Amino acid sequence: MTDQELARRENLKKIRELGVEPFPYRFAFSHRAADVRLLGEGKQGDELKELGTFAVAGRVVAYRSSGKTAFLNIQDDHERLQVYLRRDDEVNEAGTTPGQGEAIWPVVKILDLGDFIGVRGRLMRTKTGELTLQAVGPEGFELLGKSVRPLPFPKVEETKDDTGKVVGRKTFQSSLFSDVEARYRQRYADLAVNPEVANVFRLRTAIIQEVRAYLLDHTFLEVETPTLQAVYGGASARPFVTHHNALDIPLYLRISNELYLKRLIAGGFDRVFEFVKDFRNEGIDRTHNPEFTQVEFYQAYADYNDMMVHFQAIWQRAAKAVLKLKARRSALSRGVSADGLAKEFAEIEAGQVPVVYQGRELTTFFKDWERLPVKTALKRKGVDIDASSDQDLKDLIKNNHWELDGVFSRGRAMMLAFEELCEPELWEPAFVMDHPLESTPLCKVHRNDPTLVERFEPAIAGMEVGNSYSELNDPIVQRRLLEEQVERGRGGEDETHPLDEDFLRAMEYGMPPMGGVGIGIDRMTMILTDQASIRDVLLFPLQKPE
RNA sequence: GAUUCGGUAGCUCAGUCGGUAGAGCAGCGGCCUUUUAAGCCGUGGGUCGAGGGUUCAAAUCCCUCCCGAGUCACCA
Repeated sequence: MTDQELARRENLKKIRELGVEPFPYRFAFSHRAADVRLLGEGKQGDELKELGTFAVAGRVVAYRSSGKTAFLNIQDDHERLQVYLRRDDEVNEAGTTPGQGEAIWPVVKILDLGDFIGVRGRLMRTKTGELTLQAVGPEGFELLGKSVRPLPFPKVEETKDDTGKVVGRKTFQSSLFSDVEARYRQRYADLAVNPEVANVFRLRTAIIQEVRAYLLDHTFLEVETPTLQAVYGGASARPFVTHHNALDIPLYLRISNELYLKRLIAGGFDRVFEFVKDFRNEGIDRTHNPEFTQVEFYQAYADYNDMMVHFQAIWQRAAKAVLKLKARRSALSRGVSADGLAKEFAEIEAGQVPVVYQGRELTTFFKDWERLPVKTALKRKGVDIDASSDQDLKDLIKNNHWELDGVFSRGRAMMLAFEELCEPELWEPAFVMDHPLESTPLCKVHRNDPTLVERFEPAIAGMEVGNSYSELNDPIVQRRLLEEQVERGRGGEDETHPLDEDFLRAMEYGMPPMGGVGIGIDRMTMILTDQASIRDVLLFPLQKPE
């Protein structure tokens, strides 16, 4: 144990010896720090007094003691408030304010950063004008939870000269805790000391709520389907395998919920959606985590064109919500008045405030997104798929030293060329659409081109952020395509991709035409909250065990 | 999987050519009844990611491994 942990345990012992319980059961707070600040805004002396008494609870994040008084900053739900404690009564023109007294004062003196406390009292302003909660009387201070391990509080900001030599350091309390590994492993500590990190996760929740609100507004029914599946499907990915003891069968964590939502459409619901955790047993990088969140929705009697409308509307709605929350949050520090904020909201609503990702603006975000057929994109790069022979395509690959894995097909060549020539340049929102037939077995053939399917994958800031089809509902064709996929699976070294007979049975009973969409919530959050890594939008990203 | 960078005090970091392991903040002991990077005086704290090697001597050089981040590859 470190000296600091020992010191804190010693403090814990002293507190008990003083007859004070360091881990009491509850504290009835009256306001959060944010509400206190709002109520106290612009008010002085007597006006503050008239607001009456406040009870606020939070964690001690700064402690400045000068003998028989102490100024603390406490933080609750990531807002901060200064509180003022004193041992003795304060007597001045305004009257007498009881202090906390000699009985409790020794506890105040040995508070540690990270302790949770409750403070009851009234508001005042210090001579520098900071709104402060002054504890009143012995009941004005309560220890609510002792911290016996120091939080990673301070950050040092260095000043360097021209040669890069450190010539000065500034230390701030409660600023960035920057060891990224520790931040991911100990997210609780990260959140406790980095309010900006906490805010990303508030925004993530806001995004999810906007998506849900949109779907509910459009009469989609929220449903739940199995995470544990005996037959996995709906995507091409390696699954996590587990085992059910009582039934003695293998079960798989879902890689997708697509086939279940389609069963529900067959069952007569005509619009369904589900937020799901999907699990894919693959690599981890800046845009991939083994478990990730998607929302999938299916709409009967619709096609992929209808789904593009939804997709764009959902993203734009969520983005506006995020921009408003960001504007509101920073309004005070930017000196923006209530009227000013209302004006900003109107601008956001009108799509005049840009979405910026990693320092680069998404200029067409609030316009209609480009619909970009793969063949069209390639034509712009001088590759005319329809006018090219198989040999032309093989030469194109060979001359560019690209690598096509698997056997040659026109579709594979087309996607390879797209990935090499077009994908790196994608930044503005675009519906990449009309992929080759062999790209997926779950999609309808394109109504105007038998070599393509009616699929789109939206790309924003160079990331794939979703997937959508005019869903295949012909059970005869579906069986053939799935069987072909099973055959291909057997060729590989990995586990076979089993045929979902039950899904085919549902389709054989009859399925309406439908459009389906999956939206990756994690990447959506990355873009809308301007985070570079998926780990920064997951509260607990997967890490190797310590 | 390949490759680059990183891992030194609770935190953020420095550590030259291989020669007794450092700073600021945090901590501890004092002083201080309006502080806010509080201040002043004093002071403790290290398995230098792990293991092995070279050397009189290793945080530093060499090898292996672990953990993390980035890039590339893989993942329709």
